[in-house]
Amino acid sequence: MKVSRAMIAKEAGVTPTTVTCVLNNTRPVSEKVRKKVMDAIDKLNYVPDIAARTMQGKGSKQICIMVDNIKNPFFAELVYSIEAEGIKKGYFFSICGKMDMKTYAAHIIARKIDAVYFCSEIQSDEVKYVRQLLDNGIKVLTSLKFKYYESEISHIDMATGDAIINAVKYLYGKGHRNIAFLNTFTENSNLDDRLPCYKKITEELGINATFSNPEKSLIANIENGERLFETLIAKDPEITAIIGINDLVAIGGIKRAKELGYGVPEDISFVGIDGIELSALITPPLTTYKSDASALGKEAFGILYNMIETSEVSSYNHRMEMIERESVRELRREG
Amino acid sequence: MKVSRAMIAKEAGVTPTTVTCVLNNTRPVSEKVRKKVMDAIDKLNYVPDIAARTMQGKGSKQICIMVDNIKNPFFAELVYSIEAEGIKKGYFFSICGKMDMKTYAAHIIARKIDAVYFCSEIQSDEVKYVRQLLDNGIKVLTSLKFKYYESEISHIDMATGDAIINAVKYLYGKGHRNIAFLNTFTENSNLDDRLPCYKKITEELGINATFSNPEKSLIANIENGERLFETLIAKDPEITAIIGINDLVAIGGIKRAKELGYGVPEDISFVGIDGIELSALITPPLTTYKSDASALGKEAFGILYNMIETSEVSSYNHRMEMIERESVRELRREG
DNA sequence: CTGTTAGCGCATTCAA
DNA sequence: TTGAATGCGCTAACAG
Repeated sequence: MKVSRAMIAKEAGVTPTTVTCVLNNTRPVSEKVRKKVMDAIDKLNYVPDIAARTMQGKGSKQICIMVDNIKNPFFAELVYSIEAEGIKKGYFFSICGKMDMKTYAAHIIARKIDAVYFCSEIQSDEVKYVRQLLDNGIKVLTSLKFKYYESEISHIDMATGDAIINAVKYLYGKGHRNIAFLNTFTENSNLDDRLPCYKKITEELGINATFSNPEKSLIANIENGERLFETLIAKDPEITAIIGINDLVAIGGIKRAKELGYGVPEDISFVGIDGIELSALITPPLTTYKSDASALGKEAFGILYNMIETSEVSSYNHRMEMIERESVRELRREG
Repeated sequence: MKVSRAMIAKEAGVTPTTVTCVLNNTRPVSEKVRKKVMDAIDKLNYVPDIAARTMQGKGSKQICIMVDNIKNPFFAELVYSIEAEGIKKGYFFSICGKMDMKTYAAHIIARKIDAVYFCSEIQSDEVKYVRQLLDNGIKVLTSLKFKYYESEISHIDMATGDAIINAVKYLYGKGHRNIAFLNTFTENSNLDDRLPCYKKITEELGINATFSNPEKSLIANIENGERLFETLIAKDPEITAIIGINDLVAIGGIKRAKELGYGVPEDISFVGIDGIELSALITPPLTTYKSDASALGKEAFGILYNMIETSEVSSYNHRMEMIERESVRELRREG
């Protein structure tokens, strides 16, 4: 049933070692022998066993992507892009969702996963599991704010904080002075730089900082955008513009705003972050700061690959590009 | 660095065999010894090596999900749901995208993946790789039309064909007689039952069958929906209603229709399939046949788990539920 | 250029 | 109730 290297050797009339060598190019092999081996492999449909190879400490050729919320199209595209890039180089990808890190860490270590890419935030009580991964020789790449073990971890700066700053400035330039932030993290969560950047820029501009402040950090999806909007607008009815922590949240906000009878952008302007396809399709089309998920995926795999092959830690600054659409109204200011 | 079973044994003052036995409950162990072993495991952060276990023919505890297009939120949610369900039972999930099946089959066999779930269609020239998986003892579950090796493969019937039939009937009931189908498969692709069902029901009702007929099968996404709509409406300007092969395609059609100056649903009505969140958010909200991706995921994992544990093949009929929104107009018919 | 051997970490005989 | 020995499929060090 299962065809192993020994059978290939027998079929080709050589020894198992020779088979290994032609497969891994680990030493010169005569053309004649190589051909015999290749023919045998073809004939028997032989596929080398990675589990056995992994046991030799050769790595598993497998990378794990941690994504809280693959339902967010931004992450879906990111995952898609990484996989497309990595499979070409012989890597296989696993995904992890929203279970506890302890479970995932055990799985990852048990499988000798070569590298882990954290697309989602890492909670402070999960830091120890990152340590555990590192201790097991597993490479780590983070995208979001993570201030530990920096010399051992690669990092992609998503520039979401900059996007917030630019969004506030942009809205300010359009005459808005009551610019709120639809935030999904707890105020002192420290896991994301968007809220701190929001606070900083509003202070600089000398305008009010109004932001949603959930009791515990929430998934940044449409549904939570709806709920948070409702709380936020109740807290401060004077708001004229809202920045969503991502497009999904902004879209949820718009949806609920319209349901509650607000005009968008007549009464309230909205800005998002990510630039997912959906942002162009809603009414009104959302002004947003677009992140090229596909390019990001390529870059991410490149870094992961490099870490695995050379153990080199690196960092990369990803850029966001503004897409101006119709969800923001220019405010005339009197005086 | 790497902590193995032997170290646990030493730490606990027992033999490796004993460690194995407490871990796998494979024979009685005294409470005292069990505790000592557990303490050692805890202390050293020991995680059993799955690669080694896999080599004993115990399976890899890993399942692979084949999805053409994880960017489709329906599949994203499906994957999310399967993973959430499976991780609880100790399974780990890999995803495969749009590379060639040959590559994926090799990866899957090499890793002794326990089971594969095909969410996407299987091309006829890929059938041989399914055979290869089966020959390697890998369990297979399909969702879409696949008429080979039926006794060895589990199947979830997604009832997409029924949805098409119901959609046509529904539109017919609303007075439409020029009901087109925005199709992404080639006409004789044989990979999907939606086009055949569409043809059948239009014939039964005695109305025209108009459908897009791409030269090669396309990903059913928004972009292709836009393009296909344009071709379709050029071919038959009399169309009053359009069914998308899924929501994304319908949404693409709506987008382009509006851009071209058609009123939706005033001039053209639209119906989708899948019931993704986005379908409720566009203007006008899309009438669609919703498939509960989350429930489907649970069911899918259940079947996969059962196949792995007991080798039992099974089949399941998934249901779709209509959600009536605002993308369909009732046509008054004269005479 | 090719063959022989040992060992990766574990499960599973068999023996005590 | 516990321990010792063998082998899974492969790589690598060592011979020829």
